[in-house]
Amino acid sequence: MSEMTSQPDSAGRGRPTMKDVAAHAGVALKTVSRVVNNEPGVAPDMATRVRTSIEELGFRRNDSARLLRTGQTSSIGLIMEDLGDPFYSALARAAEDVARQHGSLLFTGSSDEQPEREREVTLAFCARRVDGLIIVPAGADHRYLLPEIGAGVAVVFVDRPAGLIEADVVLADNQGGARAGVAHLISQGHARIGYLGDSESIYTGNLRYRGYREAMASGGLAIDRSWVWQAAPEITGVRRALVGMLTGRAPVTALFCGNNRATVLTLRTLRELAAAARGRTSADAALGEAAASLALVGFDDFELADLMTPPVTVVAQNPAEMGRLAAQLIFRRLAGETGPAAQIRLRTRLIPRGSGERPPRP
Amino acid sequence: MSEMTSQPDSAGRGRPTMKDVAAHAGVALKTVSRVVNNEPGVAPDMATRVRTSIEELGFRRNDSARLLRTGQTSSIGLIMEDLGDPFYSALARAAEDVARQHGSLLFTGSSDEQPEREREVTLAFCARRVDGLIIVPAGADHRYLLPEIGAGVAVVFVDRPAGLIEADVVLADNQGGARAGVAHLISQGHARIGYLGDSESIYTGNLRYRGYREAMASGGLAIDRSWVWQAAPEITGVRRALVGMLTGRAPVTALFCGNNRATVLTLRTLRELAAAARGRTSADAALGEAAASLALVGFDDFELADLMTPPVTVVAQNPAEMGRLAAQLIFRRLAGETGPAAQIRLRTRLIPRGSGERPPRP
DNA sequence: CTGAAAGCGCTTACAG
DNA sequence: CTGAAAGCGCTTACAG
Repeated sequence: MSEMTSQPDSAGRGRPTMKDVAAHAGVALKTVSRVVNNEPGVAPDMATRVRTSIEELGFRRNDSARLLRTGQTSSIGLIMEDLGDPFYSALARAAEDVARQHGSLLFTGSSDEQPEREREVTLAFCARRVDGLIIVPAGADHRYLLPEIGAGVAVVFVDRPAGLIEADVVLADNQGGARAGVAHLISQGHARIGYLGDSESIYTGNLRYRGYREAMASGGLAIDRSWVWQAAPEITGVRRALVGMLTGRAPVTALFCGNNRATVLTLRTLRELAAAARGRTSADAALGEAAASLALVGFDDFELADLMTPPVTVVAQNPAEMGRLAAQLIFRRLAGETGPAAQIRLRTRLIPRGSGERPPRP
Repeated sequence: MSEMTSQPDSAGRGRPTMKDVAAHAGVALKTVSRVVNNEPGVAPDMATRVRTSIEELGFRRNDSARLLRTGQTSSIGLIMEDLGDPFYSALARAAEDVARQHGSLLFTGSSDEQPEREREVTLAFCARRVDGLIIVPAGADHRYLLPEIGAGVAVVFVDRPAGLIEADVVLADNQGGARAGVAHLISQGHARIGYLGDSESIYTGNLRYRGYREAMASGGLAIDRSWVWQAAPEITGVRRALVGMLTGRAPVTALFCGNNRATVLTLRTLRELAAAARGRTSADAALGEAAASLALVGFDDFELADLMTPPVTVVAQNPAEMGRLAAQLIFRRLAGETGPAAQIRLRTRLIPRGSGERPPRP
C-alpha cells in the first residue's frame, strides 16, 4: 500500500531512491542507474519496465549523491560586494549564463565589502566543494584559499586582483579609463578639474585617482588639494566636498567622479544646490550657478544616464563582459588549462552625452 | 613524504578526508568527527592531537557528504526572470540575507520568462535536493513540483501566484496600487488618461490594467480605446503607442505606466518627441508640446526617478521586502509550520515627485 | 571517553 | 545484457 503512490511513506521523509525503483521494477540497482543515465546496453523491455517504475514512484535522481561519488559538484560560487547592486547583478547574470552552458549551477553570496564575510562565504562554498570560485575581493589576503587551489578548485578574481596569491583575474582599465575621462574634460577647455572618488586604500580608487593625476600632468595642469575628495561616497561627505570645490579660492569648473555612487550622489547634490540658490543670498546664488553649470564625467555607466539633465558623459565598464570572461576562465581551468595566472584587462569606453562637453564657465 | 605537506598527493585529486586525519592522528574516524563538530566528550589532549593533524593536512570537512547523511542540504534555490534586473537582484539580495541567517546557501537562476527554462532550472535545484525554493514563476502550470512538495521541499512563490497548485505566495497589491496611481492623476484634474503596460496574459499586467479601469470608472471617466496599449514594452511599440495617444481625436493629458520598463521607455520617447519638435512642422510642434507636458505616474520605483525632469511620481513596490518575506516563509515551513498556503499581499506606496502632479494642458 | 560497523544514494570496477 | 560488491566522505546508532 505504499508502492503505488507517488507520495513518500511519511511526512516529507524518504523520497524514492534507485533502490526503491529497482525493487519496484524487479531489477538490479545498477540497471536503474543505467537507465537513468542513458547508458547503452539495456534491453528495451527492461528499460521500459524501469521507466514505468520511475514514473510511478516519482523518482528523481539525487545529484548530490551522484556528485559525491563522481568528485565533481557541477557548481561554482560567486562572491561579490552586493548582489543587489546593478553592477554586480549584471556580472552575476552573465556568469550564470556561462555556468549553465557548462551544466553548472551558481551559488551567489555578498560580502558587503567585509573581508571576514568574504572569507566566510567563500569557505562555505568550498565546504560544498564547488568546482570553481569567482571572487570580487573585499580582503587583501587570500592565502586562505591556497589549500582549495591546491585541491583543484578553479579560482578567478574579478574587478580587483587577489592578495598575496597568484590567480587569474579580470580587470577593467581603471587608470587608462580615468585618464581618458579627465583628458576629455581638458580637451573641452577645463583647467580646474576636481576628483571625487573612493579612498586610495581601495584598489580601483587608487588607480582611477592615478589616472586623474596623469591626465592633469599631461595637460600641464596643477592640482589644488581642495579639488580632491577621497572616501566611500555618502551624501553628507559628497555635499561638503562639492561645496568646498565650488566655493574655494580656485573653484572647479569640471569634476571627475571615480565611480557610480559618487556620480549619482553628485548629481543629486548639484540639483539640490542649484535649487537652494533661488531667492537666497548672493553667495548661495553664486554656488547655485556654479553647481548648475559644472561639467561632469563619471566612471561607470548607469541606467538612465542618458535621461539626466544634461545627459551624463561616462567612462563605461562592461560588468556583464567581466562576469562572462571570469566564468569562461573558470571552465577553461577546469577543462585542464594549466598556464600561468592570466590577467585580462578590459578596455573602458568613453560615452559623451552632454555633461562632459560643457565648456568652462567664464 | 606525503603526510607532512598540505598539498594533496597528485594533481588536484584527493583532498584529505576524516579518514586521513584519523590515521595521521592515530585515532578513530569517529573521534575526528567529534572534534570537527565540536561534540562534547573528547579528552583535551586527544582533541589537540586531532586539531594538529587537521591543521597539518589542511583538512576541511566535505559538507556535501555530511548533508547526504543528514538529509538536509542547507541550501535554497531562487528562480526569477533575470538576476541582472535591479528589481530581482534586490529581491535576491534580501533572500540571501535571510538564508545566511539560517545557515543556508543560495542558488540563483534566471528563467528569462520562459516556462521551460523555469522548470529546467527549478528541477536542477531539486536534483541537488535544495531544502526550499523561491520562485518568480514564468509558467502557468506548476504541477511538476508536486513530487518535490510531497517530499518536503518548501516552496514559496513571489510576485505572481503558482499555477494549478496550492503554495505560499508573496504578492504586491497590483490592482490597488494601479488604482491609487490613476486616481491620483484624476485628482489633479486629468480626464483623458492613457495606460501603457504589459499584456493582460501576464498576471501583474492583468491586475494593474484592472486597477486603471476601476479608477477611471470611479471617476466617472470613459476610456477611449486609443488610450490603451498592452504588450511587452519595447521601444518601437512604445513610440507608436505614445504618438497614437498624443495625436488621436482625444489626446491624453496624462499616462499611467504599468511597470518599470514601460516607464523608462516612455521617458526616453517623450524626450525624443519633444526634441524632434523643434523647428519642424506645426504637427510635430504640437506633438512635441503634448509630449513635454504629459503628466505621468509609473508602477514600480526605480533609481534616479527623483533626478528625472520632472522627477517621476511612482507607485512603489518593495522588492527587498518581498524577497525577505518569501525566504522567511521558507524557513518557517522548514521549521515545521504546517498551516494552509499563506498569501501575503504587500501594500504599494504612492510617491509624488512632480510628474504626476502636473495639471492637464488646457 | 573512544571506536568499529552500518548506511546516506549514488557510481565505479569487475564478474557473469 | 545484467548484477553483486565496494566505496565516495561523512553521520547515526550502538558497544565497550
